[in-house]
Amino acid sequence: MTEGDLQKGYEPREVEARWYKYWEDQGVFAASDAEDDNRPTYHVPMPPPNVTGSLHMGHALRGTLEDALVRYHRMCGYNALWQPGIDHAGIATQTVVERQLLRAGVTRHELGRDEFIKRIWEWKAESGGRIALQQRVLGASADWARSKFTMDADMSRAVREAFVQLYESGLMYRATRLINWCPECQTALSDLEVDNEEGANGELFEFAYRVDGSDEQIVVATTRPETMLGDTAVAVHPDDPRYKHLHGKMLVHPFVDRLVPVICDAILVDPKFGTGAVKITPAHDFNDFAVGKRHGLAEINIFTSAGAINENGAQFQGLDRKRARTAVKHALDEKGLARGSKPHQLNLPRCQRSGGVVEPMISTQWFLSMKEMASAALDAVRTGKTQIIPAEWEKTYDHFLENIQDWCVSRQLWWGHQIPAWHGPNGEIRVARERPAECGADWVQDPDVLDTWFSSALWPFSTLGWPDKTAALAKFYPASDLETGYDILFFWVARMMMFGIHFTGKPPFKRVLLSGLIVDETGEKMSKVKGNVIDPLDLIYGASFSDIISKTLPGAPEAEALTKFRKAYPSTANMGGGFPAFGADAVRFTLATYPPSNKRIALTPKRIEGYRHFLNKIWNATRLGAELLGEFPAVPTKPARVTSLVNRWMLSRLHHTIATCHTAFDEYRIDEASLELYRFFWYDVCDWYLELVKPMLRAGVDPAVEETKATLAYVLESSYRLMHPLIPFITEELWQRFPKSTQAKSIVVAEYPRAENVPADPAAEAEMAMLQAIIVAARTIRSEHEVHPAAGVPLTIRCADARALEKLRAQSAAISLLAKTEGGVAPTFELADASSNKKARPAGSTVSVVATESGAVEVVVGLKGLVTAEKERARIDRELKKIEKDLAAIAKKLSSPSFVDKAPAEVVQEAHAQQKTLIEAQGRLVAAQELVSEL
RNA sequence: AGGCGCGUAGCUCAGUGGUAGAGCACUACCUUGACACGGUAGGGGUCGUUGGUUCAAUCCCAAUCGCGCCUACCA
Repeated sequence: MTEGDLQKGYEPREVEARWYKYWEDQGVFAASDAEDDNRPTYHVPMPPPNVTGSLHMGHALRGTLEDALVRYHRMCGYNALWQPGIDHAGIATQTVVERQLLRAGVTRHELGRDEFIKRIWEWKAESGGRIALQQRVLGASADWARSKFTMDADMSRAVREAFVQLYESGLMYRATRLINWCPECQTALSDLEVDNEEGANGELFEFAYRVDGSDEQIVVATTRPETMLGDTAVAVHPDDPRYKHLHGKMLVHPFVDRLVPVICDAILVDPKFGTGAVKITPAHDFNDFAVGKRHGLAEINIFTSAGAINENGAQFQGLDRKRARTAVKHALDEKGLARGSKPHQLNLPRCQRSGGVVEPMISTQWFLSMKEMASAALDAVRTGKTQIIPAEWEKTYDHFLENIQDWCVSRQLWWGHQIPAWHGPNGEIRVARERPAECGADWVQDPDVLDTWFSSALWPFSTLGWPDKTAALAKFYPASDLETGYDILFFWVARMMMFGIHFTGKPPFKRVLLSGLIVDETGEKMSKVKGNVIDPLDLIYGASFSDIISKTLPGAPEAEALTKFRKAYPSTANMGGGFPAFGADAVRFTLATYPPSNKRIALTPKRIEGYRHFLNKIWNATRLGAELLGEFPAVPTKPARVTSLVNRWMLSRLHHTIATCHTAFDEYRIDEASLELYRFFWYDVCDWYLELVKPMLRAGVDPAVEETKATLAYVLESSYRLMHPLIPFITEELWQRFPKSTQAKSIVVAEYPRAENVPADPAAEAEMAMLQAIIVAARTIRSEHEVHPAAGVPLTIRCADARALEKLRAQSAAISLLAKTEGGVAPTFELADASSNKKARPAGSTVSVVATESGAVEVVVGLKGLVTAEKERARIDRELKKIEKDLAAIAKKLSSPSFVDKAPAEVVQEAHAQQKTLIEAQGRLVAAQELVSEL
């Protein structure tokens, strides 16, 4: 599986293809129900994607974060369960199959309910749930053997059980109310399934009603003229002087044989808006419905379920909504009642699924009483039994539950959980788990199905076997974390909270982790219309822009689609013909670097490329590591005793990185873990550690070779395990090739590094910081004078602190190596004193002064022939200016008596210490400046 | 209308009551036996605006401007 040498460059396609099957074959993702398994449990329910869906960036983000959490906990020794599944997605699925049938010229009604459902199951077997395979491409470590489909027999049983329990406790009831109706889907919708399109352009149309028995008129304004067919009153404000004389008068409906009263309603009517008179259509407007209830008005439904005018609409019967509007306006005009119109912006309620305009309709539906359950769900968060992270979402959660309306749960669909209620011949209703024996042949089951979110709300426990008391339920409920997008906080999270508490007595999770929504690089929502959708698989496998475009804007001219796409993703400008295969790991790592507080995550392909380079870096560091370790046989356990500065420093860095990762994962700051690992591996490990030990290990004569090999092996192997939750494929590949610290068959089940196993070494860190500062200073001088990287330079280090100087002298090999001294000879070390400030530097040399914890250190670089007096004067001036600026700031602080008196002692002391070092550095620079002329 | 949030380097974003950080982009030099998917060094920000609290504010408070999202909605 991992034979042969590592090739020069990292090729994700080649590496990633191999590991997923191995993991599944080895069963490393399986959680255990066994009673004798005493490990603590960690359970994350996966938000079940729609059976119609395919992987999009949102799934990729969810999948990355959840997988990282699950893999982290699994490696930390938890019995980790990531519960996967698929949602049956009522309307969406029904629509997909219906459309397919329509292409064959058949409607579902011609087919009949049973046959139609059979066809859906056939469709599902063939092409449904493909997303579960795509999630595997991403590396999702779910326990697939436990996967559930919300229409499975056991899931359906849980749904029926829940419904019956809710009915028996009086929370589930049937009522006739004004509800949201989608004429396109021909079903009721819950409030949450209605999206408001803001600022739609419409018009405010005015027309007159004649007052019965008089030639007076009253003018009303409306954005929906056709609904006047259902008007049963005109309301005015009781105090409005314009209409006082009309109170109680009747108006003549121009098309229907009906008199309509003028009523007074101070709640609804704003006398300043429009004409101050409002037509009232109780059967088709939520406000009007309330007015109707207050005044006992008739509710006249004027629409068919498909949104056409029904028999109550006089001569307009049969016209659909849009035509009816034109026709009514025209007819009013003919009668001389139209009073013109003006443009008006309004909000259009649209069906989330079909996009059709939602019609308020009076209808008999099943409702679920929410108040009690909502209050329990609120308490769970208030008392901290469930924690919402980031906490700013708590307010949104509270606001929703405090203002929640009863949930309309019935849907006039065929695909879904049919409501377990039976209607008798005389209007009786029986609710039961199975068809009751006493219900004869003349009883029919309620034809409606439940809102898809009803079964989703049971997800955290129905998947574990509820209502049975299973071992899985006992072990894994409540779940540990739920991770999802904030956009379904209401739809799903709040409802799971309510159902979880109601049915099990316990909130379903300890933490709810919310993440943002992925948008394009310019911050626009991804949508087909905008042509800015990116398929995560195209990022993983690579794709040409013309392929990408053919998916984003099918049918559009390629040039136009490409322009749109480029505009949405400016960073792709220099990416040639398309995305290279970034690989799942690079996509994951990129997504992991966005903090959860980001509501919108602007996907920047260039950023993925950057992290793809990081993976290449890890790959090549491993190649180097393998070379340096040679036939190194030891298993990388922590080196027993480490004496050299670089090794002590390296282990201390590792200690801090491990600690940071644990904190970050525990606090759901995966972004912080990612960035720390990036920083650690690239800078600490590659730029410094590997560069420092490379020549020594190649030479192989230094007495520290053995401990360095041990440290190197240990650090690399630990790094793979540290990074594995984020980038599982490459780390498995490299780890399998490396000497291992464990017998584990996969890094998936290897132990996550623990900080207490590696010592922190503050002294080594401080010493190394000084060393690094000196090396950087020397390199800066080289660079400023354009010394060729291969050329060596003579180097002198001067410092007034004898102990510091000795420490530096001990690192002379490191300084020679990284600052590149002439012929690799050791730098000259000089103890500085007052007189040495004036001591002449070698001709043609330049100096930099580094402020360290041990005072100012002079770094003198010999640059024969490269340095001129002017140039040197200028650079010393630059350094001086910087120091003077810093000194001025400190002096200002220290000269303020209130600072010295009131600031904490340590802050004042630190300022003094800084001042001292800076003054020393300043003195050296001034002296150096005076010597410039001698160059 | 109400709620929430955001405005920090050219771009995408971190961050902290004590003299500003990352990635990418940019500039210069360099193909050195892990890596040019690379190395070394560098330039770049009065942290939206105005007040206040504080010894000290980018960070806390208030106001203001701009932007985004959510909930509700005037016919």
